[in-house]
Amino acid sequence: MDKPTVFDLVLESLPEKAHHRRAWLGLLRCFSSIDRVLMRRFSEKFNSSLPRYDVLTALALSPNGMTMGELASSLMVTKGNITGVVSRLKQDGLVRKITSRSDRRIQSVTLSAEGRRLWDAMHADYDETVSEIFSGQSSEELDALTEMLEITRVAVQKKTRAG
Amino acid sequence: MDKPTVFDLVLESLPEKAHHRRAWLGLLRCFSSIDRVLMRRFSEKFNSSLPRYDVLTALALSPNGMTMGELASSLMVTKGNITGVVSRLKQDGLVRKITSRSDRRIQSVTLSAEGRRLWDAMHADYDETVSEIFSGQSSEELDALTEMLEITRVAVQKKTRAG
DNA sequence: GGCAAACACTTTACAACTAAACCTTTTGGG
DNA sequence: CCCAAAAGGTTTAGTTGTAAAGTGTTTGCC
Repeated sequence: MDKPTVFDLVLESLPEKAHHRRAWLGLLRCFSSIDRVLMRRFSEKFNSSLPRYDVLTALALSPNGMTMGELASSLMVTKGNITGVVSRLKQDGLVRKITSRSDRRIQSVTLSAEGRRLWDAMHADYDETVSEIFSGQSSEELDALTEMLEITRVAVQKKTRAG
Repeated sequence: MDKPTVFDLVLESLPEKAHHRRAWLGLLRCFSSIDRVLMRRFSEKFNSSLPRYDVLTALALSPNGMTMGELASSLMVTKGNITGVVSRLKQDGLVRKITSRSDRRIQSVTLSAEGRRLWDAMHADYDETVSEIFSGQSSEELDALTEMLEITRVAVQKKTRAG
């Protein structure tokens, strides 16, 4: 009994043969729904956010720490963005940020003990939520979905490079 | 020869049986890539953005205009957000915003002629870009992808309502 | 008729994002 | 050795998003 969204209306207005458009709309809607669920959950349970979790994840997987530039390129965001997120994480005591001795331009960012604890909890919750969401589909179906998405992603990458 | 992203690292660290996690990661990466491409394109070609396009689309599909609240729920964002986007669109002469006579709380937002022209151009470009991105896959493959995404989205909807 | 509640919207405060300009430090040719 | 260019980060200005509080209007009930 929900009111139709713009996406419903667009879907209806699409010609029969617009398969690509329907696929993209499906991708957009599916992603947004899940993203919203994860966002709310992190906000309520941990008073935190997905971008913060992403940074913590990057650091958790890099025990030697990462520079600001590595964080930015690794998370596919701008360096300016990382400056902000990391400084807030630092204020909350979740990460450490140390200027390198050998090259004073470089900042080395590492996870604090508290940051590690928070990440562990978030990670478990994240995995559980995602697992629940996809619980209706079989492993084979999920693998097929993953493969198609990957094919599409690689196609985008190639087009972007070419353009 | 790209440097690995955090998403690549997460993918590697995932146990064999984490099919759901791989599916979500695929969804996330695929969506982000396409979103980025569309964003850049709109920014360069039209000096505009996807959220603006979304609002124009909603209005283009509703010839009688929409209220601020309808725009918000239709685009699944907050009313506060719509206030901002619409006011910028109005400043650029792309939409009109008129207080209803019968109920002075209500704002009726409609597309201007210029807004319509811009939307037509953006819409064509959008469709072309999406079409290019998915050009490597057959209609059948795309329909299968769309169906799986829809199944997942509905599953999310149900979980959210239940929780 | 009056007034509390509901409604439509705006404002505020803030996180997260981008692009582009700007610092500071290091490096590499001459 | 020196200085221009490159490299690593930060700052600035602006959009997009949220949540929550605030402002008017209208409605519905006594």
